[in-house]
Amino acid sequence: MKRGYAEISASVNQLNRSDTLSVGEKATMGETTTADTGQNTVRRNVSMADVAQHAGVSSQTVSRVSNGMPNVDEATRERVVASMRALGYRPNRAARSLKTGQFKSIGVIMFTLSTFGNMRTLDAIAMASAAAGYTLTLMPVPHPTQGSISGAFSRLNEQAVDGIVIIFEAHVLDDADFALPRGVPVVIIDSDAGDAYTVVDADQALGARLATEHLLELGHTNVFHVAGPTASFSAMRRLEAWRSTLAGAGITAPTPLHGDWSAESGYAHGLELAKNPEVTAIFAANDQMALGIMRALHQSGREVPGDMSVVGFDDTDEAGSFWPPLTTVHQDFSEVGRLCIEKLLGEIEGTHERPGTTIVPTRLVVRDSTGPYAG
Amino acid sequence: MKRGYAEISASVNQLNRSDTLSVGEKATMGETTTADTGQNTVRRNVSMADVAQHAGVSSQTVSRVSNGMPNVDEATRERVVASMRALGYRPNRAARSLKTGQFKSIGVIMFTLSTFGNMRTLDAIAMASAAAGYTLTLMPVPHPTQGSISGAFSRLNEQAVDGIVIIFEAHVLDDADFALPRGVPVVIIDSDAGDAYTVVDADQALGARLATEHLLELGHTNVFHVAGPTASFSAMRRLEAWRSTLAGAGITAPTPLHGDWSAESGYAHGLELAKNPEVTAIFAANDQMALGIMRALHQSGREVPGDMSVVGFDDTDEAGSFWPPLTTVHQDFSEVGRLCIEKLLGEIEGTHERPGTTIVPTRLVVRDSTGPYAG
DNA sequence: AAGATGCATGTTTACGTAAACATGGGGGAT
DNA sequence: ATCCCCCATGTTTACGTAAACATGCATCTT
Repeated sequence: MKRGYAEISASVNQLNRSDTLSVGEKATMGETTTADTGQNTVRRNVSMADVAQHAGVSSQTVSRVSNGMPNVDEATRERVVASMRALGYRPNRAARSLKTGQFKSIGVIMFTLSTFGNMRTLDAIAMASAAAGYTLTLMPVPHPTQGSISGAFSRLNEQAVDGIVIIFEAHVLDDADFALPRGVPVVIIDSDAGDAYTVVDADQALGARLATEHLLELGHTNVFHVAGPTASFSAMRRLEAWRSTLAGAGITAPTPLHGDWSAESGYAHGLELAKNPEVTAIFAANDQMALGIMRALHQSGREVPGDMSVVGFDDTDEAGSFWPPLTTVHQDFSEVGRLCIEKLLGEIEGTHERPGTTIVPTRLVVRDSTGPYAG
Repeated sequence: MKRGYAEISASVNQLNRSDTLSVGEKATMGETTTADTGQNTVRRNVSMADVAQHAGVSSQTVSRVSNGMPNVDEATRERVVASMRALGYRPNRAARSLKTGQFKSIGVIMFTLSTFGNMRTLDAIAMASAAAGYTLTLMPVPHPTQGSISGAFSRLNEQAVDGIVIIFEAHVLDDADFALPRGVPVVIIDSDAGDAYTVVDADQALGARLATEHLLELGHTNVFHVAGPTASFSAMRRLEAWRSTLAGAGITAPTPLHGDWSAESGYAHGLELAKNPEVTAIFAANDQMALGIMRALHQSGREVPGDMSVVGFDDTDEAGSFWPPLTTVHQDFSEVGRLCIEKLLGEIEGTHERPGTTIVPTRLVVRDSTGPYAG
């Protein structure tokens, strides 16, 4: 099917292999259609018409070869491919999109790349999109809290993507002064945006419950929580599940402390918690804060896990190498990203699926930062 | 200048604010140009011609308003904007690109997002691109070592981006069976691709020298090195600078150990190094491996920094929260990303700058994982 | 006051592609 | 042998935009 393309890319590769990058040589390689003047400063792009003339076929046949259509004679295809090769033909994506109305591109809106989960999810999204033949267009939004978000969203109001993935705390969607263009499929990660949207997310509540239960099963009489920012939906759901799990065990949850996801904020709260002898088990809302907490505990002379148990959330690559190796909740970001694209492509290409929420299970990974209550 | 755009996006926002996402309503809002049939399943896109007719002007005037051209009467502009608003006009990026020959998009080629440096750099690139009005198109490459890279590069042979940033070990460029299309500006990060390319990178050699000198100044008689994979240029340059720094001090460098950047590989090498009483100072080629090394040292009963000093590379967000807080080399990834786009835009839009290498300084951040030689 | 100049706006055209429709010839079914 | 259909290929057209050129009116220069 895609035979035509493979041939082309291979050919262009060969041509370029020994060259350094240069601008403007292309026009001298093949004949331009109209301009026979010696001025090679004209440098028109090689179009299908050029290839067609070179190969002695119609431009429509070139189009068929370019798109791997089956109804082209093998000899003709080879001749066209050879001409593409000789002229250095490269399809013009803009023209194709204009004609077809499809952009073969998925937009990703995110506030920051600088969190483990976002990055890992984006990676999965990129791979899944590429596999489906879609390009990924990044649409970063500088300042989540600012009201001036709409500026960054102006590009959304251009027709440039077939669908959009939103990776951030969705309640920003409510009060911010922007909205999505209509008619564009959207999938949201990390939110409980509700039934109006298609949502994919890891099972935050399950993870928080597993973490809390794990600590209770170890005999701890209470579990303290260092939560994420209140502005984060996932943070709030972890907090809620922690609270209800404790309630289910007949325990009144202590006042949660709110960090900002950073290890530094975990460290600050850790120093406070270390002072309190009643605290023997801490559930941190992410691994970074757990790391900061453990540093504070080390510094305060409280043994982990002998004197204090700590559980994180995310299962970053490094969590198993912390000291001690961190018990944490594993989130399958790759699966979230994959499903995300699957749902989005379903809306773009296929059946108008009903919006809804897809939950990916989380699981507890027990390592060495948790131990039995030694009270 | 951009006044037209701001108006438009604001307007579309208002229209959409209270709506849930829906497909196909747009056509019912305004009048379609040709189709007066009751079938609103036609759903043509609103074009400039539609807006022009609605506003009673020519489509060229609509174009001028859309592009913020100054030579439009204020009253006319307002009328056109009102029509855009009423019809829900969204510019068609493909048509614009086809006409102008510019895509206002920068392609980023990378093997994986899953390293701290790549992610941070990408973040900076995204912000810088957005600030310049360019979209970022991700072009992930699944398997760095495979020879079948060309398949993933087929999109590169489409005209779809104005320039390309490559974030990976550049020697893959040499032996892999692909090459970049000609005429497209390219900037490479993390490589010594040579004078033929425009290269931006952090000063790997300086960082490695600073790290090694720091350990020597603390009195250590030798510095062991856990390097990155030999396939990585940056790893090799750190290794080389480490070796030459030792040589400058009259010390024969011990055989370097090669990890794969992961904490696990650092742990494995750390266990070996811990056994050797001659080892009192270790320079790890990144923070993750340093973390793994420190875990191995803790486990082996060797005190850090009392008994063993460890230096990392990168200065990840968590390095300061390791136990003990890690002395490491800070790389300014944000600056690298920013410069990268600056150089690229220079080649795309402006003067044909000569290719060359731009180096961003690194600096040593001394924390608690290094101490005086206690031999 | 007459021509020159500037400015807002309109008209024509082409960018490169692929869908829709058209054509013509070869092979299979009857 | 006749008809029909399939298949490879060609022709026409339109996608939405902005550059280039054209027009007509008002203001400025001398």
